[in-house]
Amino acid sequence: MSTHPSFDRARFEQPSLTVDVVVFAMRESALNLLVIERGIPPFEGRWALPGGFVLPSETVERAAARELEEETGLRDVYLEQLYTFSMPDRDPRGRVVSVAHMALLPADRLDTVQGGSDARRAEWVSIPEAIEKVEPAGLPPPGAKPRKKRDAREPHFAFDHDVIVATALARLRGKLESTTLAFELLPEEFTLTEAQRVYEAILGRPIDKVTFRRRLTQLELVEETPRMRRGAHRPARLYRAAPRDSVWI
Amino acid sequence: MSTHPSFDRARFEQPSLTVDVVVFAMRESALNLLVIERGIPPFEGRWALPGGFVLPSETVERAAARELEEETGLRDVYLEQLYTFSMPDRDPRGRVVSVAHMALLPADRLDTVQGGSDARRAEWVSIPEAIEKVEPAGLPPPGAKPRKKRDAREPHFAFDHDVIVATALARLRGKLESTTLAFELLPEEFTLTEAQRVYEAILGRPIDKVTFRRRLTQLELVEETPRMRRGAHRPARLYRAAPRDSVWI
DNA sequence: AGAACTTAGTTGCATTGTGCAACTAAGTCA
DNA sequence: TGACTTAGTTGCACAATGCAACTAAGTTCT
Repeated sequence: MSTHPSFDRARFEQPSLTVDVVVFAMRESALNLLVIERGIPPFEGRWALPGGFVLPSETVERAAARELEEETGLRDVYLEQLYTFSMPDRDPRGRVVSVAHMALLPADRLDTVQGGSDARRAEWVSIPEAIEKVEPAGLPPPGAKPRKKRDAREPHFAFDHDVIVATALARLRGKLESTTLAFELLPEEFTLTEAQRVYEAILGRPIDKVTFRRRLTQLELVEETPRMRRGAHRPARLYRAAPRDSVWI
Repeated sequence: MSTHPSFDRARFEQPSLTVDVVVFAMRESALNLLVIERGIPPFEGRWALPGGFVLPSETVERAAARELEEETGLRDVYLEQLYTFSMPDRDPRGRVVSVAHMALLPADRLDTVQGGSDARRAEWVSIPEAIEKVEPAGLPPPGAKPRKKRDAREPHFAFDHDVIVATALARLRGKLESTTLAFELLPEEFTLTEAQRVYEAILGRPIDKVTFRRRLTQLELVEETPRMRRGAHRPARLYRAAPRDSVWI
């Protein structure tokens, strides 16, 4: 805003400002999303994202972190601002503008999610089934498959939260190969196959093992540990994310 | 937001919601930015971005387009939502959250910019000189050169608009090579050298002619016209952006 | 014990993309 | 006419990528 001839007047009729958080985590080689089943109308029984009102003296990022901790117990997770959703009718109760955020939770912290203080149920839903037929906000995503509108079944999500989730997934996909964001979904130490599963889950398609390993090692994105993961078959070398100045590759 | 135990109460103490628009255009092989010199305090005489309050029944994207037209006469330009700025003290007059947008204006429409209805001066400033020593919001940008804080001179920009501009530039750089966004800064028909200048201005470094031309033609991002641009030396083939389903490459 | 199976990890190669130097082409200007 | 400038191409060395085939190390089945 360059000047404000109506600065004081404009404080009337301002929309409410909220934040919503799309939390992603890996579960059984699939990307999962944290939703909270709504206990009250509107959209009772539908899935909603954790979130709430922005307080007067906090940034939206801080509000997102606070609401996430209040409603799920999660703290110290990767969190980035995503997009602001402002369709006038997106909330039937009134004008609510919401600044959506995306959070990434390491796989080994998946079960640390607690119900909110008011005991609402938080649950993990796997991605390909949770969001079908929804397009992200803004410009269409890199993987520009025109998706159909929802079918006759009841929609799963409350408000426009399906669009928010689609937007978060598009952002995650877009950043996947130009940043080290994928490591935020992995435990401190992980095998290269586990890392490959993360990439495959986010991209939604299988990727070549050799190319993947070559890339991670040649770009020095990972460093070896002396430890191995032992399981049903041949033990696998454990790696950790290499310390870097920036998430950008 | 999953539930709203305090929905009605929260309508009090809500921040004001505004939009700001970072308009980029090419001028003499350099990337330029549209600023409006403020005529009133606070920040009188400093550069500000076009923008203003979001009206009750419009989206923020619509508000950005409306304010841009009201203040500069520009319409039908590429416009995308960028990032939301919410530091509680970013406006000394009170709590104002601003949703920043980025607009791209074709070079041949640069002189169609008109002063706003209240006759404030709009002017173009070239990028490398306008923003020095500022870091974008959110995560650091792809070109992660840690910039210094401003020096002793008076800052040029009002509010946090320097950060908004830095964020817009980072976004533009990030999308440059994975989208066809650069064409939005070019006239309908352009030479490949003109296109190269756009890429160089945005990246801030020279790029190889052969590689650049090979990429544009092999990916079929441009198509030949029968016309030539005639100037001081050898005439250059005119091209246009090839019609595509998506801006993503 | 040993064969079959599964997952981990490597080697080799053909294909494609990138960076750079050197060249040709077509105009202007002195 | 020749120097200069910008447009545009050719050729090549080198790096990145995709794919097939291989070896390695464990478990399980008989």
